[in-house]
Amino acid sequence: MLADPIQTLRDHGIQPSAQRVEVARYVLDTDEHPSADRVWEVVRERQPTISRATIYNTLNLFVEHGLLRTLLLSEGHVVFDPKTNRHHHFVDEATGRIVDVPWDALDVGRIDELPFEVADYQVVLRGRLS
Amino acid sequence: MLADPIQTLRDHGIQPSAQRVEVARYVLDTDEHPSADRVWEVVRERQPTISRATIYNTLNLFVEHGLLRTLLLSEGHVVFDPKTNRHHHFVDEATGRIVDVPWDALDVGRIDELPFEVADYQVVLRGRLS
DNA sequence: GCATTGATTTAGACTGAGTCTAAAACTGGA
DNA sequence: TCCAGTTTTAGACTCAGTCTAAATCAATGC
Ligand SMILES: [Mn+2]
Ligand SMILES: [Mn+2]
Ligand SMILES: [Zn+2]
Ligand SMILES: [Zn+2]
Repeated sequence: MLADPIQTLRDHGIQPSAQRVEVARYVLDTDEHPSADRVWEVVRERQPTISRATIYNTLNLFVEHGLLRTLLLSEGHVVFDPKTNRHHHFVDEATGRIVDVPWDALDVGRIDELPFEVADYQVVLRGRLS
Repeated sequence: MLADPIQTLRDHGIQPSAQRVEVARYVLDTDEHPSADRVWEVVRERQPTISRATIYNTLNLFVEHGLLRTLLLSEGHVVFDPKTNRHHHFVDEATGRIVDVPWDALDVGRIDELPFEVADYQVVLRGRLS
């Protein structure tokens, strides 16, 4: 349960409309990595009249404010991730489910030897959840 | 230059039609990571009548036969990668350009300690080409 | 309370990547 | 050459995501 979604939105200068609060309650507190349509499905249970455009507007607004990140790992559509600290991802090939892998669980060495300015990186793993 | 695209296709039991050979000549031998539309653009120079459907059919056929892999790294569309051995990828945030990073250039440790059956993995890096 | 005004939401039109379909063109073998 | 199977093609279609313009809402000032 997210401590106080209304305050979280206010802290980022976002008007806490009823629709935005319901999106925040779900998407900022989930361990899933939901697509926009999954967010719509869940939020409609409490806000049955919310439109698809508002779902997209709100998710994009949250991304602009750094409350969410987008992930594009496979299977062709964007998913949203409320965990904005660094971590890796495991993708279950059977179901498409995305599971977080803590940053400390892996060691990645020699990034600094690459001839690039690396701003960010992650390990993307695929396989079977066992 | 790909040694013999016709023979490469035959080796995989693929009829080397004129269209498929021209797709193969470009996409199996490039260092770019082209989208389907980029492939169409290039192949049309030699096969001006080739259709978009044939581009997609051919690319998907090559993927089924393991001649290509698809990558979904960012910016929302699939690109194709003829390098089917393991390697990592760097994505230039300014241009979207994808650059190969040799497998041996990085060390990833403690994969075997994860509670998953990891079939495959790669490091995805983002930043500026410097 | 009421009016004004800007912010937010909404339905539905629109876009673009990718798939599907059914007809036309091509191919290799009899 | 004929035939049957394969491949190509144009265009219809789908689906995620964006855009638009009208309707609704919410804060402020009177
Ligand atoms: Mn995550
Ligand atoms: Mn590559
Ligand atoms: Zn913010
Ligand atoms: Zn093959």
